[in-house]
This record gives sequence, C-alpha cells and structure tokens, in this order.
Amino acid sequence: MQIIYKIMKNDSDTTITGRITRALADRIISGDIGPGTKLRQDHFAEEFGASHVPVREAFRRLEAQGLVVSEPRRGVRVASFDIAEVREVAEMRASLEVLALRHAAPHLTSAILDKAEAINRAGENAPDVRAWEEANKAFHRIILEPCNMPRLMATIDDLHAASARFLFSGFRMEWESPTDQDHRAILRALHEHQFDVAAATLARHVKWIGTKTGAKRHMRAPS
Amino acid sequence: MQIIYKIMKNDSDTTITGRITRALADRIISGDIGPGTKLRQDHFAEEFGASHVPVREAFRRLEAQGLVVSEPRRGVRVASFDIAEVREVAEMRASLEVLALRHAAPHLTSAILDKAEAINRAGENAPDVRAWEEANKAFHRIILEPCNMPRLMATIDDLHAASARFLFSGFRMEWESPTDQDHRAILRALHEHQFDVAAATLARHVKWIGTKTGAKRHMRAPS
DNA sequence: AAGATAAAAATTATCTATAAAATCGGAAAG
DNA sequence: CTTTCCGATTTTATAGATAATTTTTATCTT
Repeated sequence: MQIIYKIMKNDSDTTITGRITRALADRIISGDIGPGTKLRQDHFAEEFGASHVPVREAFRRLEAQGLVVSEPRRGVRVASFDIAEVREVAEMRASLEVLALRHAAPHLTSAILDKAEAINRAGENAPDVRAWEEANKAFHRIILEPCNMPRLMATIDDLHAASARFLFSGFRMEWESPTDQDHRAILRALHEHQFDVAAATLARHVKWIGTKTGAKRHMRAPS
Repeated sequence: MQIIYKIMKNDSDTTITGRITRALADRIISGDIGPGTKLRQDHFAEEFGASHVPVREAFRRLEAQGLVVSEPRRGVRVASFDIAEVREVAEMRASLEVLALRHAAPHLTSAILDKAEAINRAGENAPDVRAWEEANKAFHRIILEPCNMPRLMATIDDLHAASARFLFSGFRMEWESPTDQDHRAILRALHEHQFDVAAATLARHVKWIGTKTGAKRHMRAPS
C-alpha cells in the first residue's frame, strides 16, 4: 500500500495506461473537458496512438478517483458535480487534513516550515489560477506529508483534485488573498507549537473554500 | 458522482469486469487469497471464462481500492499490510465516520435506530466472525447513510473493506462483546439526542478496533 | 561446489481484428 | 403529433498474435 502513490507516478512514465490516465485527469481537472462530456475510447486511443485497451484501463482508474462516471454499456462521461458535492469534498478534506496535520505536527522541522512559507509566497505572486492552485496544493502537501500515512495522503490528493475541478470550472471564487492569509496563520501557529490552533485554522480554511462558491450552482452537460 | 456506489453494485451484476472485481475483492478481504499472492491475469481469465481484458480492468479497480498493488510489467499482487496501516485505516475511519454521523444525526428517525438495534442484536448472536463482520458493517452503514454524502460513504466503504481484511487475517482480536456494547452506547446517545457523546463514542470505538490487534505484526507473502 | 553468465520459458502489456449488444437518430406508420 | 421500428454508430467483450521484460533454468568458469 505504501507504494500506491509511487506507482501512480512511475506508472505514468512507464505504461501507456499511466500516461493516458494522467493526461485525462489533467484535462478533466483543468476543465478542458467539461462535466458530462462523453469520453469515446476510440477517440483517445487514436489520439494517444494506442489501442482501446489501455484507454479502458485508464477509464477504470479515473472512475475510482471520481473524475468520470461509467454506466454499463453506455460508456464513460466526465462526472458532473453540484454545490452539495463541493461542500461534501470540502468537509472530507477538512476532516482528513486535520487528522494528517495532527500526525505530521511532531515531525515538522523549521526547515519544512520555511519551505512552506516560500511556497506560499510563490502563490501570492502567481500570475493565474492554475499557478496559484499548484502552489496551494504544494503548500498543503508539504506540511501534511510528514504524517507518514500514505493511504491518507492518497485520499487527500484525490479530494484535492476534486477541489481543483471546482476551482477551475465556473465555481471560481476570488482566489488569493484570504487563503494566503490563512496559510500564514497556520504557519505561525505551527511555529509556536500551537497545534490545536493550527488544526482549527486549517479546518476553517478548507471548509471556507467549499462555502465561498461563485456564480454557477451546477455543472452539468449542456443536455 | 452520486452514482459511484450504485454503479459498483449494478455493475457487478451487469458486466464481466464487475463480476470479477467483486469476486476477487471478496476473496482478498476474506483472506482466501493471502497478502503478497501474485494474481495472474490468464489464470483468472480462464477461471471466469473471460478474456484477459476484463481481468485487467478489474485489477485496476482493486488497485484503486488499495486491495492489490501493481508493478509495471511485473504484474499484480495482493497488497500486504502492517500494523501501521491498520492504525492508519482506523484513524481515517474514525474521522470520516464522525463526520458522517454529524450530518446524519438530524435525519435519524427512531425507526432507523430501532433497525440498527435489531442489526446489533443479530451481531451478538453471530455464529462466526464473517457473520459478525457483516452485521457490524450493516450497523455502521445504517446510522451513517442518512448523511446523504455519497462520496463520503464510498470512501468509508473502502476503509471498512480494509478493516475487514485485518479482522479476517491474523489480526484477529476477540470480536463481539466490547464492540456490541459500544454500539449500544452509541444508540443510546443518539436516542437522547446527545450527538457529541455519540460521535465521541463512535470515534473511540473505531480507533479501538485499530489498537486492539492480535498476534501477528505483519502480513506479507511468505517470501 | 559456488557463483556468474547465457539461453529458455513464462508473463505482462499491448495491438489488430472481429462479433455481439445496446444506444441513438431519424424515418415510417398510426 | 406521438409512437414504433430500423439502420448507423458506439461500446463491450473475445481471440490470437507480437514485443518486451521478468523469471527460471542450464551451462560454464573458477
């Protein structure tokens, strides 16, 4: 089980299935392929110069990640989502990231915290949402990783991917300032070994992302 | 996304991939196929009277569930696990089940609680671990389901499957009495609308399962 | 006999081709 | 205008073949 994440990474450089999985996940998360879009296996087989077999395997992985929905004998389409699900993912992230932080806290060195601060600064200067999200993900990951719980981290990663989808597609809130301020508050608390404060701030911070949604209430295929 | 669980169920009756996935998951969870065992695609293709393609798709699903580990070009084997992971899963379950219970609480009717009590009684009279685990799963599910958060429930289900693996294979603790007592305490608290008490008891209860491990410290292939 | 190297066998991962099942769109009938 | 039916498209699933890689076996050297 410890190898899940490593596999997910090595795999995408080694096997065709891995490459396709990563490419499709990227497009779905970035909103390049919108919710409800039908994914035709032969289309992607041709695009990636592969047969339909690895494409289908990639579909199964994306299905497990919650990025696509597969209906038996009716093919695969990009998962739709609504505000209820945005909130659901936010709550799950809050719970699990607090758990991770509790276990990571004893192993957090000031070197790590410094690196986190640097990443946060990079986020503040991000030119676009995409770059900001990248920094945001990195920030959360670097302070949680020391929990040494690979399965937990894998689940958090999946949830983060879902969050990123919401961020990129329609649910765009004003990113930046309030979040980065939260990040600073978390770092401050960690520096002073006030772990409960850090955890509480993290929970509020993650849930806020779920609450502060923008215009559209539902992302679905233009059926 | 709402459809994930439904799919997982309908699928296993509809498509060959689904049937194979369910069958293999059952065997792995029950310990019928031990940790570290190599899973040969042609073998299962023959056993299920199918080709290797649906078998490979099933492998990808099981991989995402954390039941098998796949190394590129070296095949798939049943995931090993150690005490650290048992604890990890228990902590994740505790966090997420508490979250689910918080959201389910307002929708819990006394009819549901009565049914939960009946299930608990069935668990007490269970003839073997298998039957007891079935009742245990049902108990947790019936009081959490009303949270109306499908993704959360799907994740909890996966964690529960992992827990069941530990229970069945080597990590056998004395099942029964203390757990069923906890269940009763949870029901009592819910009846009296003391949701915080119920949540705290649930958390302690789930974590206890992770702590109270039996003899073996590590389940791995006899390498 | 032990260890190292090379040949052989087994296994995975993939492709091509094809059959069967199901859906979707549109045409025909009421 | 609605319903029904048929054909085209799409998807699921199988079979057989091939390339690459891993594992095993066998041989050779020291």
